[in-house]
Amino acid sequence: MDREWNDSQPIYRQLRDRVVAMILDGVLKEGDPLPSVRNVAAEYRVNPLTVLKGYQELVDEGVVETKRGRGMFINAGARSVLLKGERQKFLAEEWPRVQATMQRLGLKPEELLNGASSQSKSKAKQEER
Amino acid sequence: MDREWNDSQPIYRQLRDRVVAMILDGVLKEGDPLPSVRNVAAEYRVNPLTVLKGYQELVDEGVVETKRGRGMFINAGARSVLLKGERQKFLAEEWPRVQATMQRLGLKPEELLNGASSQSKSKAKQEER
DNA sequence: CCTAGTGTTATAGTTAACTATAACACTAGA
DNA sequence: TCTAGTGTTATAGTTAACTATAACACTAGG
Repeated sequence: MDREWNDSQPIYRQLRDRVVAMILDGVLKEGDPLPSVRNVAAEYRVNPLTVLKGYQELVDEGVVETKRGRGMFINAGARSVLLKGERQKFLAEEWPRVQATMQRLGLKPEELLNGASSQSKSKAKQEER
Repeated sequence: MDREWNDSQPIYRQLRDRVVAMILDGVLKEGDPLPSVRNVAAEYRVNPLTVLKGYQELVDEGVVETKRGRGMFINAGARSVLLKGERQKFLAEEWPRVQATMQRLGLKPEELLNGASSQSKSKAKQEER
């Protein structure tokens, strides 16, 4: 039922990002357990080791903590830490590349801000430099 | 002298994208030869096979043509084909993800449009949902 | 104690990306 | 003809990502 995987990024990182997104969106709150390794592995038809690898990144970042025999739980303060870190990463690594691409393609950000398919038929003009 | 490689994408694809960018930016014009496989390999300290693989993608896309013993040359019409294709790819695959990320992080596009480090100290406020 | 649920480790195999080294086939120019 | 430049192919090895299968160690609840 999901859009499955993106070939431009390893699965374990996409899993990590998915959890981060859930925390930022408030779907998972501090103190909550993560969906279990085995459950996720089964649901997405992926190897448990792959899920674990993604989860371990969050442990290494200090966002999540392991409780032996019980599960993995979201640490206090996780959300604000993530918000800060992800913002910094986005601004430093992703946005400059995206902005350069948009300029190169002659896409104006203002036209992309409407949520829907803004493929506006307004002006399908040729573009020259 | 370059920012080297990005670990989130295979080198051969980054090479392909680099050539595409040069074509879109007009640095390489239709009819021009691509920098030779061996030169690029030497300059970026990369295996010639890796460069070839990137170049081959462009051949498969019909953007570039091989002339035996002479080099690889940019086809007529390459730029407009690329402009159309890359725009479509960007709008379908990259922008939705980027937009979702920005919303999640509470980043407003308007604030990101100034080219410089818009790390504006204006409001370093806490954000709540 | 037993069971079912956690995370974790071990073993081993596949595939894609990348590497080093070398050789082949072709073309233009001295 | 020779040389230096093209793209291309062959052989072989390394690493990271992912897989299957199984077992280990711990915890909560019946």
